Amino acid sequence: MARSSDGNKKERIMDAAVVEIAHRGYHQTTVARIAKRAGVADGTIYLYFKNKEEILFSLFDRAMGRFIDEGRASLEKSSEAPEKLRRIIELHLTLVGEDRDQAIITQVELRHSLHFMDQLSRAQVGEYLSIIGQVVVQGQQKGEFRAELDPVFAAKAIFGVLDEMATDWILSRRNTRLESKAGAVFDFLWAGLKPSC
Amino acid sequence: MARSSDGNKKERIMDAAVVEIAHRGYHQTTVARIAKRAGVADGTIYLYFKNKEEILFSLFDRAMGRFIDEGRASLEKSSEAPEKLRRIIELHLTLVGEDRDQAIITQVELRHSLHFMDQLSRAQVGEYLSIIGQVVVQGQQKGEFRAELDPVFAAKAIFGVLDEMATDWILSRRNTRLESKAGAVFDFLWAGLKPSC
DNA sequence: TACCATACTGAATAGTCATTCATTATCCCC
DNA sequence: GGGGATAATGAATGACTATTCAGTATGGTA
Repeated sequence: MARSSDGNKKERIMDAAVVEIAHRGYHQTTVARIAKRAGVADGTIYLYFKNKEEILFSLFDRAMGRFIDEGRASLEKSSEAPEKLRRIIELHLTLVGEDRDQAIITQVELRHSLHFMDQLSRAQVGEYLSIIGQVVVQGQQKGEFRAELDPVFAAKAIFGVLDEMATDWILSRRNTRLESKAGAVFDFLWAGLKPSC
Repeated sequence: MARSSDGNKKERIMDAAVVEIAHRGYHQTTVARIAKRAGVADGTIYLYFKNKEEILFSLFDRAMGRFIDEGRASLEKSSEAPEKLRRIIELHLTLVGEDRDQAIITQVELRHSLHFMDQLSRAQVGEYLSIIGQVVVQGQQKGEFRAELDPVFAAKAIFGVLDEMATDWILSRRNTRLESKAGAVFDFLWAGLKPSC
């Protein structure tokens, strides 16, 4: 079976890891279990990943890459800052909400340790925050958002609200769609951002 | 040494656990290490805690108890909802900010697994959110806050911003005081809550 | 067909640690 | 000052599992 079905084997392992880790948690998940679900031998995992932790990092990279890429792409389509804000909110909630297992990885399992979060936040989370921050800056320049607001602070506040909605959605077992919160989130944040009158 | 110094032995173990877990993370921290720092034998831990996980739960209880008790107490002092909101914000950031090790436990280590978070959120986090929610409801009744806002949603949004500030403070190594963000947080949230004009 | 390079396998290893419990120490009361 | 109760000790146990690697399979090539 070698050499032919290679292309997707790493992906298959990652997909299996998402399911297993989402269900049992990272530390209760054995490498053997991931291998079994992926349909490969235990040792095969180590042909694609240096160790167990690297699997988790890869899951993060794959997920965060989508947030950043699609975030950037979506912002190009609109020009008004409030509209961009709305798009960011919708995209964030849609991406988190479309796969519950992946969301558990992102919202819970990836936040295991300070050491781990540190690496995450320095890299791509920081980049994502800066995308949000740029929207705020642009809005301020055009007078659409309050000028006295620190854009770095605002980006964190926006992210905080989105993140809390995502975590809350995972913990509530009800069958709601996460995107359905987008309107309320936008209204709330927009009220906090627009120039007071 | 038996029977006499009992009173504080459990506390000593918990304090040791906070330091060890904050520094190395829950899973890298061995029970033996906690025992050593607390100045007790490994086995002694099990006279006070059923198992390792229960130590973590106790740390949560102790911390969350303060948030709820002091939160309630602080709210009794003021009557205007905006003022109550300001107090909640200040209290939250002050409590998190006064002990960095404990903050790491609360913001990072206690969120280890879905199973774990589930238990936490159903119990005391839910209670804390409802305290915030009550402030919102009161503000709406008096016309100080926008009436059309869902108070449950608003409570989560407020918590989300506070939580993000706390996590961000831990990850940034700079020597800032977390409470110094209280003003900015209040301004932002208040803008989002007050009736539009 | 024979050979090589590469991919894959899974049983064995090696290390780790939570937890137990037989033993020892301490305290209190009569 | 001794006996019973309670607390504390820490070495030993047992279970678990990430990782390795010697062996096997596969696919392409000449």
